[in-house]
Amino acid sequence: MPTKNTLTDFIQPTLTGPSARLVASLSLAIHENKLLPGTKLGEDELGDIFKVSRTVVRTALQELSHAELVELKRNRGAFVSQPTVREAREVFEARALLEPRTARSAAERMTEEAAARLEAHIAAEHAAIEAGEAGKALRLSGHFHIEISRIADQTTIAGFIERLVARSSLIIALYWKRQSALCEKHAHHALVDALRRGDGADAEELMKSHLLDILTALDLREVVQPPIDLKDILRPAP
Amino acid sequence: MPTKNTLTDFIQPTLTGPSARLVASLSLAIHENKLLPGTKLGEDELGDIFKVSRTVVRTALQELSHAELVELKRNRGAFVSQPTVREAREVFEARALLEPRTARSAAERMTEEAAARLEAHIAAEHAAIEAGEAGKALRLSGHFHIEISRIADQTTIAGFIERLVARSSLIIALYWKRQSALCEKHAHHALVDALRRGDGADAEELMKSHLLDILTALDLREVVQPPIDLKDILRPAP
DNA sequence: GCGCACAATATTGTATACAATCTTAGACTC
DNA sequence: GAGTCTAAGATTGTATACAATATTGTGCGC
Repeated sequence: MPTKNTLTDFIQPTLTGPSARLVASLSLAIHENKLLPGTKLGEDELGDIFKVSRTVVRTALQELSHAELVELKRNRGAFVSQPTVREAREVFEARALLEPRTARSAAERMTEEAAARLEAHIAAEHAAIEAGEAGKALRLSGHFHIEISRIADQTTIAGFIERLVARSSLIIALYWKRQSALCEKHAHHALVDALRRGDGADAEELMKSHLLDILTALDLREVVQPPIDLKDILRPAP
Repeated sequence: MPTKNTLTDFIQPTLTGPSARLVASLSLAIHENKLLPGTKLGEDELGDIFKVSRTVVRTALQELSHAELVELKRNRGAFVSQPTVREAREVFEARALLEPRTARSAAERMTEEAAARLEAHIAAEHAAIEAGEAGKALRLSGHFHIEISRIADQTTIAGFIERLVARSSLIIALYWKRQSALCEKHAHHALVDALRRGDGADAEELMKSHLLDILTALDLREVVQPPIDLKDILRPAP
């Protein structure tokens, strides 16, 4: 069975039950830049869309706010987070601190099966780009980093990286300046090669420069964008 | 005004309102090893104690589960988390990865006011030990690390460290083997000295060995996880 | 006495009703 | 016409009622 890019793949199931579906759908939409930063997530609105009561909507929103994908403002409601320029820098500084070393660890723990999984991931990413599904490609691209951190077998750090990748989606939505994501593909391929060779030093270095590459593709001088309406983005789960 | 070691000092107020009080109280009790790992936190029980409805209790418990201080089991209830040996190792590996570098950053950003705050912190910790308040000393000791990370002015990483320190309280509750915490005091003092001198390299090294010191004071060989649902710990509300 | 099935109880999960707060529209004043 | 005060509406916060599930206790058969 190939990589499962299911809905629930991004947020570890700290919650089960109906709210998990909401969390998964909203996460997915945010990761694919379909729900843009600043979008208001009304409780009744979500309840209507997913046919659940506000109770479970609130549970889901709280979960998302913990993941920092959503910001809860008291008596105001829930909004898709809008990372500031400062926060954006911090996120990438944190990634620069965590991910290169994690890539090195991953290289040491690499298996053939894991390499195959990563390559399948890259293939899926490539296919998404070919098909013009930019959002899906973006999501897969982020998830590639999560997969590597999982190979490193450090659940705690992997969890942090997961959060950072999630925030990165919002940051990219706000501050991305380039259009092409082709560089991504090459960087990811080179990483898998290094990992497969078990070359930790190389993997660490590649990850470092890859992250720097992403960072320089951001325009962190600018400010924000307007909100959006969401009924046409979120549809009830099939 | 000296260091404010208020209830709400540990968890950043992602929530406001009545549930924040619950989160603060429970966090405090956990940080001071008064609520021990495995303890069941019944919803009605907490509601009675704090005179709030189960709605706000559930909100608080969810918040705590996000901080990984509490584990929610569906249809079973909320329990104070019990980090496994493996998780304990991971937490300290993550700390070893994050904190030394953060200490270096802190040294570069040090101010006289921050140094004074740290020293006041140490003094409070010392006073707590003198007074035999081991729990409070433990909490302050952990919070010392959080203060340093805040000086480093990296909110994101500071947030991670906060979570790690929180989990460390549970780990210490489960796996601590030494009694004396005196080494702590000296290590913290040496750290403040290095920070005050702006000696980042020294601070980094001191933090590294300090963390190692804590780690070696743990007994992580144990496999014994007593199947806990200890009713004897759960006594009628004080 | 031991083990299992089933009923009774307790606890958590979800929906709904009501209260509190914020937003917005309209009218009034200047 | 701009500003602001007020009141109506909309949205979120909290409490409570009911449903679903797990736990506990009891009785029966062996």
